[in-house]
Amino acid sequence: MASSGSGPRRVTIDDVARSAGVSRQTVSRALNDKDEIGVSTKQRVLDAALALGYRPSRFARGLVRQDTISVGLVIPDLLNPFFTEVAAAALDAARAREWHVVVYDTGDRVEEERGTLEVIASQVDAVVGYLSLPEDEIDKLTRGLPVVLIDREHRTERFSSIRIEGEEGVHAAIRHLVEAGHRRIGMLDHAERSKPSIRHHWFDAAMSACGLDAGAVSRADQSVEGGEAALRELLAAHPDVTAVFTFNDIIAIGALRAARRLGREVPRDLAVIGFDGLRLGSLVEPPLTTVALDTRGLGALAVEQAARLLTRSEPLSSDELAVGAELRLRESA
Amino acid sequence: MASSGSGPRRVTIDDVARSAGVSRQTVSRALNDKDEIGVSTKQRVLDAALALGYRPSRFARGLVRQDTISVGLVIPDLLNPFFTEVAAAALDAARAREWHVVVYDTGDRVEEERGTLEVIASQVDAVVGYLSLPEDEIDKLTRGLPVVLIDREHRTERFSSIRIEGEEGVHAAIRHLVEAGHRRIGMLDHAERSKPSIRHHWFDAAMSACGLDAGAVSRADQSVEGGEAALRELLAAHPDVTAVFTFNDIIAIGALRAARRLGREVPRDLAVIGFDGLRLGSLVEPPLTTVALDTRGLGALAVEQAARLLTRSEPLSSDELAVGAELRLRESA
DNA sequence: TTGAAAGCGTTACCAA
DNA sequence: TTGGTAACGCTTTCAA
Repeated sequence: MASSGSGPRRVTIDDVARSAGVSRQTVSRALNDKDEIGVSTKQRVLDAALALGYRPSRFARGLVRQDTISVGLVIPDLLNPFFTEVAAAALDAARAREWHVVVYDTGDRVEEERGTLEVIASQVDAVVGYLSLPEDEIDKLTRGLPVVLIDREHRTERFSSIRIEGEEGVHAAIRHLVEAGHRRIGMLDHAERSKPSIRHHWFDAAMSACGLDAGAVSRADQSVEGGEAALRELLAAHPDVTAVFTFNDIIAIGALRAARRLGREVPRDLAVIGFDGLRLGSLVEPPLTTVALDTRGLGALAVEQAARLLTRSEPLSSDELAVGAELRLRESA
Repeated sequence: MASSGSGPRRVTIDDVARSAGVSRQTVSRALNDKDEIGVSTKQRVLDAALALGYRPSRFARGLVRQDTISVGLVIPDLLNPFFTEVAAAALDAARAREWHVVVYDTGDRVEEERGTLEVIASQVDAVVGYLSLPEDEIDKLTRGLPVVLIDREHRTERFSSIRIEGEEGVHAAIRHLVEAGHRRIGMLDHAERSKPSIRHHWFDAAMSACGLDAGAVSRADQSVEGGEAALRELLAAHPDVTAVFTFNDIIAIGALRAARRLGREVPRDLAVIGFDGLRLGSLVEPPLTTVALDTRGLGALAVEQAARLLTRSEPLSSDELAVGAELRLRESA
């Protein structure tokens, strides 16, 4: 049983102290730029540290300083511009509090989400984001951590969630279409979950509020290509449709592209209204009319609620945990 | 001088132990799902923990377990799609190693970058990303941490950097324009740094390699609006320009928009070639021809090099620390 | 199945 | 200006 041990042992402050011929505290002082230390001593310590390749343990440091907070931000796909915006907002809100944000991209895979949650508990003080696992499983994996869900209901006491209140905005969108003379309005819903989305319900409600029959619906993957395919499908089945409302802006952008390729000019031959209010929407041609969400609010609220949960101060009420949406008129409708 | 102390003291494992009438280790066992514990004891401990709102200290845990690595990813602006792509790639590469990534968005402000670097040293094991501070300052702030710079030269021994090799790609782009008959080719460079960018040099070199005089140049802010303004300026000063190469895709997209508003049809009246190869480029109209960078490689290489620096294994050589770029023909040129 | 003791690597607080 | 000692909160031996 020789002395080889398991891998190169970590270089600790004691190694540096020994090598520089001083005590630990002196090393600590040198490294943390404290005053109470001689210049030459300091230099000697710094040299020794460098020579040994010493790096302080952030855990030991954090343990004694107890002054940093990190939140884990879990998102399905950072490349999806919607999540990018939410993430950016969350980073902003966290920075304002001097919090650190550990970002996890699950790539929309449940196993990854599970893996992330498994490992997250020992790395952060709170979890915020888009989770798709069942609540009891989340509960088990995050035992003890505050959890703030975005755009998802929750029943478990421990969790909080940020609601999206889009009904108003969707109404406004449909009303706008109707006022422009549209009667046959379709929807491109998302395809991933089994049941129709809440946004679909809002659409239905808005349609009947405007005295229209339920509109035709196609289901689209959450991608530009998905939107493209879905619009083609919808128009094939219902050629008389003159306007579409989509589950989100990404799908709407796909629809825009499909329309162009089908020779339908937007908005003249087909009006398109998206949902989300992505910046991206203003770059495409024609710029996308959309039901714009307060994405910044989404990220900020989530972080704010995490903060309250963490400090045991009065958490935000259910009423406050919501962001609104309003119709943003551009050129596609 | 009462006993109020400073804020509510942290609930520790000892509090739980006391409350449940067991020892610390038993609490530890219950919380970590170990076997050596009675069912009823375990439940009692769990209940106590819940009641007290106990959350294990990740620092104490990390100190003992020493098994997690985090890198800090510093980027100027997550909402800039280019950085989003790099970030996503870095997250991917990190996940493959089971590393955690703490993301910092400096909002392109040096003070924020400084603030971030100040605080980062005690939070992560390595730093990766886009930094704009002078090397000596970075050196001071990150003392001891491995640092991998992206798209920036370095002189300091301690640092590594990932180089972008775009010369080939830019040559191909200009050659392509020349073959299409263009002779008056302009460039939209970025405006932020004082001296012309390397991409500008590549452009000049490519121009002269094709036997052309130096092209007209305008400087653009790193935004769609910036690109728009810059193209207007360029065309105002040099109306005979028939093609532009831009510092990046964002600026190119602005140019596309400006061209449309000026009534110049792309590519018929004006050819546009960007740089970066953003996904976004394929969504605009017309889809953007661009010198596409291997963004995934950028993020992945940075993380890979950080890993080598961290484990003291053979770091990647300068030759390996580069990503290439190739002309991606779409419709704008 | 449970508990006592010994670390993990650092900084804070005194005393020298 | 320096060093000794005591935390910080947890997990891992090893004994009971």
